[in-house]
Amino acid sequence: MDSSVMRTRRLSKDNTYFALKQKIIDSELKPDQVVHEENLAALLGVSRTPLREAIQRLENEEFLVRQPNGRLRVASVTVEEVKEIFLIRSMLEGYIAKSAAKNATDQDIQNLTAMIENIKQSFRSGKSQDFVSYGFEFHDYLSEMSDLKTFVKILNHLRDHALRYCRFVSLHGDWNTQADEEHNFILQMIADRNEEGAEKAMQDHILSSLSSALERIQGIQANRED
Amino acid sequence: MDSSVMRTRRLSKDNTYFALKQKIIDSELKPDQVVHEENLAALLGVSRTPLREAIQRLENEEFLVRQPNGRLRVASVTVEEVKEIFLIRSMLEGYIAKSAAKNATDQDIQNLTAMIENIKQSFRSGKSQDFVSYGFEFHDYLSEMSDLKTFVKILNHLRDHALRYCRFVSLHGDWNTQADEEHNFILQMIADRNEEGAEKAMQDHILSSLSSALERIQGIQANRED
DNA sequence: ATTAAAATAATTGTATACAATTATACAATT
DNA sequence: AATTGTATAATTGTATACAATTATTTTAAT
Repeated sequence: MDSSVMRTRRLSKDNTYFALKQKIIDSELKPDQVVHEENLAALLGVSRTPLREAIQRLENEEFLVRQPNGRLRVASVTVEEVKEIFLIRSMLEGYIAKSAAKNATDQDIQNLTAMIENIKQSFRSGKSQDFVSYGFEFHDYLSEMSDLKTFVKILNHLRDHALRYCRFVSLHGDWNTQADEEHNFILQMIADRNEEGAEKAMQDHILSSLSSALERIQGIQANRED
Repeated sequence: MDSSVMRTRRLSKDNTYFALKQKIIDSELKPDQVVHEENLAALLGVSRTPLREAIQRLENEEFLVRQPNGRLRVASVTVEEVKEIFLIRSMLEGYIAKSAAKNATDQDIQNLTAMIENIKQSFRSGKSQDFVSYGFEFHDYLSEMSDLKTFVKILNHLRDHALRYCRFVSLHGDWNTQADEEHNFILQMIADRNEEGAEKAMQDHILSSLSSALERIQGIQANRED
């Protein structure tokens, strides 16, 4: 097994896409920053060909925008956009919760209960990263229960955009305890197979997180020029 | 001005994307059909590089899907997907109509009235293509009034997918006259600045077009195997 | 004849070279 | 000194060559 022979083939096409998107989400590439293909290629360790394919996708998703002169720039973040994103999420995830309530098996309720317990634990132990991913787990599980594939695709896309803002709020204690209560309430509605209740509870949950996000963003946004 | 010198530069990057998407929407490339890069490149008259960038975007939008072995195939069309698409559209366009009712100026009402008159005329004169594009105009105008940019982006994307099905229903007379009445009703609600009424009217309008679409698709879908 | 292995062909993935465009710096003219 | 024109550099757009993978055919052995 001569490992030095079979190196190439690093699947860079998709990896480049995810790596680049992550750098934008994490603000490693800052909003409105102008970027150049050659620099990015060097940064990511690939040639321009797979990089450009990744760029195409990110342009399409509006993480990157092309200026009139063809130069590339990281998309802006605006309060208007985050409002719309959370509003759409409230509608779609609300309907997902409603469908989940309709489809829920007893096993589902058990699993969801365990998840919420995990969220509580990671919050108490202060592991905020776990907290965030457990929160995703809860929402993702409901998505699977709903079996609404197109809803989920759009939501995943919106979540990636929302994540650009979430770094501002995810570590905010008050919001976390509130989210915990809200998750509990959603689960209760689903356990009761109360479809309308679950829908409303999820909508309120998302809109409540929007309010928290806006509070935090308000100050930051004030410091920026156009 | 030696025109034979400055030919190249055909902006093929974006053109290829739109041309390829259109061929999928128009079923020139049929659902589930396996396609090869080289054939597509020849078909569209470009090299593989810009073609592959177009493919990336269409993969991301799930007009094209990649099989486990790396081969490319046109995405399937399923009844489940069309149901979800129209349901999401009803939610988003409903909210757009609500916002439009809130923002409407008297000039807007005038313009919308004129549009509906155009739709009626093109329907009476049997120009179905005009009918479809006028219908888009009406919805697009409401979108602009709402000023909800993220909503609109997602809706445009969904519309492209919906268009793959719409060919089945757009020429259906009954549905058209019904849509006409519904457009009128939506406009009336907006003219009255009745936000909730406009939202509900638009939701009903979209879901009504879903019902028509499903009726027409049902038979076709029955003839297909898996 | 059937199956398995190997060779060949077809297809996708990546890198690089070159063409076309846009930006920048510098000189010339007013 | 300011402005315009020109040359140079930087950047994006496209094509092609080659590498790696997957599919297909051929060949050989049982």
